[in-house]
Amino acid sequence: MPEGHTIHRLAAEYHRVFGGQAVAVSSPQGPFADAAARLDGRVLAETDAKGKHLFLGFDGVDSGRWVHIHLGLYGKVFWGHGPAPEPVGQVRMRIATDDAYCDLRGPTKCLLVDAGEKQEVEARLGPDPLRPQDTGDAAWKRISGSRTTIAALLMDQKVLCSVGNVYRAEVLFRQGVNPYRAGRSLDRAEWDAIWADLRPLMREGVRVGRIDTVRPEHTPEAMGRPPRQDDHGGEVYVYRRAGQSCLVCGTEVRTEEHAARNLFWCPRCQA
DNA sequence: AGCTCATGGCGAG
DNA sequence: TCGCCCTGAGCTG
Repeated sequence: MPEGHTIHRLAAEYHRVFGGQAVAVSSPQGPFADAAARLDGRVLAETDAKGKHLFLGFDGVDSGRWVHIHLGLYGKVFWGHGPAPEPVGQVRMRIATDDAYCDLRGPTKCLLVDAGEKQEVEARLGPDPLRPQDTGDAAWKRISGSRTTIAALLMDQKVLCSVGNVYRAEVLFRQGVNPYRAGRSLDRAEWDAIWADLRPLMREGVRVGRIDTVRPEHTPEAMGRPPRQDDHGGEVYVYRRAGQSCLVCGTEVRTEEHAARNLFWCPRCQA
C-alpha cells in the first residue's frame, strides 16, 4: 500500500475532504487520545507530504499543530461518507465532519509535532521525486560515492525518499539497470534517467492511486500475450513476478532477498 | 483457527 | 543483520 505516491495522494485527499473545516478528531485507540482531544473541533488548515511522511496542520493549537503520520508497512486510511459509524476494531485517529469521516489504522507513527520538528523530519530525508522543487542532485552526491548497491540506495530514504520496494524494482527494470551494481558504478546520465523516470511515473501513481509501470508497447495485449493479473492492483514488469516471463524478453524474472527486502529483476533486460 | 507474508523503519549489537 | 512494531489478506487445514 504505502509508498510515497500513497502518502502524497492522502495529503491531497485530506485537504480536499476536510481542508478549511472544523473537524471532530478522536482516537478510540489509546496512544493518540490526548492529542486528539487537543485537536478536536479545530480547523484542518493544511496538509503536507514528504516521502512517506504525512503532515496534517491544524489552526488554533498552541504548540505542535502538526500531526505527523507514518503508515509503515501496515498502516491504512479508510474513507467514508456521511456520519461516522461506531469504530470497529483499532482506530488510531478518526477525523470526521457531518458529511465524511476517515479512520487511520495501524500506523507506525501518529503524533503531534511543532513546525521545527516537522522541519527536522524533512531534513533527514533525501529529495522527493514527487516534490517539483526537489532535484536529484543531493541523491547523486550520495550514490556516486557509494559502494552500496543501487537497489539498497534507492530504498534508503536519506538518499532519496518516496521510493519503496515496488518503484525500486520497476524503475531499475525500466532503465535497464542491474540492481546489484554499486552506486558509484553508475554514471551521471544513468542516474539522471532514473530520477527523470521516477517523477512522472510516481506522479501518475498519485493520480490513479496505484502503481502502473508498464509502457503501452509492452502491455500483454500489445505483445499478443494473455493478460496478467497483479494482486496489488497495478500493472508492473517485475515486482512479485518471480518465475514469470519478462514482458519484454521472455526470460524468467528472478527474485532474491537483499538487505531484508525482496528484490525482483530480469537478468537479461538488466544484465 | 492458525500460519505466512507484505508497497516500512527503528534500535540494539 | 536481526528482532520487533503491528494490521490485513491470502493461504492451509
